[in-house]
Amino acid sequence: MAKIWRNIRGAFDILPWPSVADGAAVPGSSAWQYVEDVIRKTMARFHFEEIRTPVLEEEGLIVRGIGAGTDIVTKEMFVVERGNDRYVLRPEVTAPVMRAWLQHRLEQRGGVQRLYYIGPCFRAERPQKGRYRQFHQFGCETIGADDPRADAEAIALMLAIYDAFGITGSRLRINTLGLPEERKRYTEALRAWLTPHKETLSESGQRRLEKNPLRILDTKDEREQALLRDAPLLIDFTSEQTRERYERVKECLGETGIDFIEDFLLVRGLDYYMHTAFELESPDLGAQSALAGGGRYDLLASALGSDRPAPGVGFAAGIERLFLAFDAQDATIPEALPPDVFLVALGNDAQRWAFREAQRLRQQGISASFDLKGRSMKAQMREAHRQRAPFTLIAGQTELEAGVVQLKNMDSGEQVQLPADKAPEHISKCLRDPRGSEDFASTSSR
RNA sequence: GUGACCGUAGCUCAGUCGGUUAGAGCGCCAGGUUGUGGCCCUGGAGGUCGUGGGUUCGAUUCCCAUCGGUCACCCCA
Repeated sequence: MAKIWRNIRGAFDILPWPSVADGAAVPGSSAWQYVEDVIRKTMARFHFEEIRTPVLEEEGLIVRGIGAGTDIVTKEMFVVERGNDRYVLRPEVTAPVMRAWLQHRLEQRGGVQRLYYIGPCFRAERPQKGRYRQFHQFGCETIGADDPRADAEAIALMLAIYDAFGITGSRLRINTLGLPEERKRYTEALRAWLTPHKETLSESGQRRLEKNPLRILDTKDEREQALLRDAPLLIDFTSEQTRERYERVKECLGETGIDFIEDFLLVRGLDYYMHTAFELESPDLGAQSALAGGGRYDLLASALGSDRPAPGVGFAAGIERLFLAFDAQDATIPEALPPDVFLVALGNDAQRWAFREAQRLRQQGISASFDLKGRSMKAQMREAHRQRAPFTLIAGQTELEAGVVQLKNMDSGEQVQLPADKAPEHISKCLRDPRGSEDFASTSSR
């Protein structure tokens, strides 16, 4: 049997219609367009501007940006080698956006850059529900301001987008990660506190105790969660200034009616985060419960070797998980648009007419479709119906010789004969007034 | 990377306690209408039963391996 090529593991095709890719539901391309459209419009309402960066970046940028010790860098990157160069498929977009900001000296544009992105990212994890190897993220990055209002704005923007989709029931959790030195002191204190309880920790908990004790905080293990109830808190290791800054963020949220849950156990997996951290999670996504997450990353620029200060804050969100949230709520996504008119042709001459007429209609802004297989009239009508075309324009030898066409309203079934050159304007009129078009009132055939 | 479960038509799934040409519904194609869709009727195409090996007279069915998938761990969007 001939080999059937298939997409690689953890990736999927987005087809023109909703499909099932290896068991998982994949919305059709029109649903993706709708989602992207709502995201773009909401971003625009906040006056964030789109930035598009390459999918391929130098490996070093990602390693230094998100941290050499992170899981992403140590085991989840897709590496592309070419000669002596090593590139990676971007696992996230904050580091690339910061790279662009530094490269193009965007601070020279004046003011603060409010940017957003939307596009694919890549991580070589084992796929599961809500987690793919090629997945799609959108997010915002405000670079050049360390004002706490920027933190609150990023959160507000994130929520506005889920609002626009009508997704409810998700929880916003926030925390402060403090400054690196504060976090470091806390990490040691936590390790010291946890060590006597080492036996209570799970296997992976014990490993984290050595490597990264902070990660124990967001454990799913109930025994560990119970243990942590009495553990020291990061907030108690932060300075007055850090706490004041954190309070300001909370005030901004509170003053605009944004509900949040303060969660001192919330931590982030990427090295560049500091101060504000937040996460939006939905109860009905399965194990991958995070819809979106983000925080402040003032030190990212220096981690990339820049001596220019570039305070930044932003969020990243997963589109696949957004769809999961849709499903859980039975939210409806608009269907793909049908053509305005489907041309039905009988005979060779009419087939040539169909092509010419379609072009003429399209030039006038009317979307037109027609059969390319020379099929029977019945088949063409069926195709028009399947495409949900509101009108069909029908012509055969008889019509061509008489210089007329038949325009049929597919909803009512009524059909009128028109002079061939009048078809576009009639169709336009009917499209504007789909209901009681007088063109169909008097003469109807069949 | 670890574990559990699962692979039969495009989709959803039956079925064979191992035995002649592997089924249904939906979808697709065609005909019933000599130039008219939806409903209905009739017919058709489409499967080496994920792949390879083993046991057997005989395997889609049993065994092993492998590939693919799902979910969970892990991690995170």
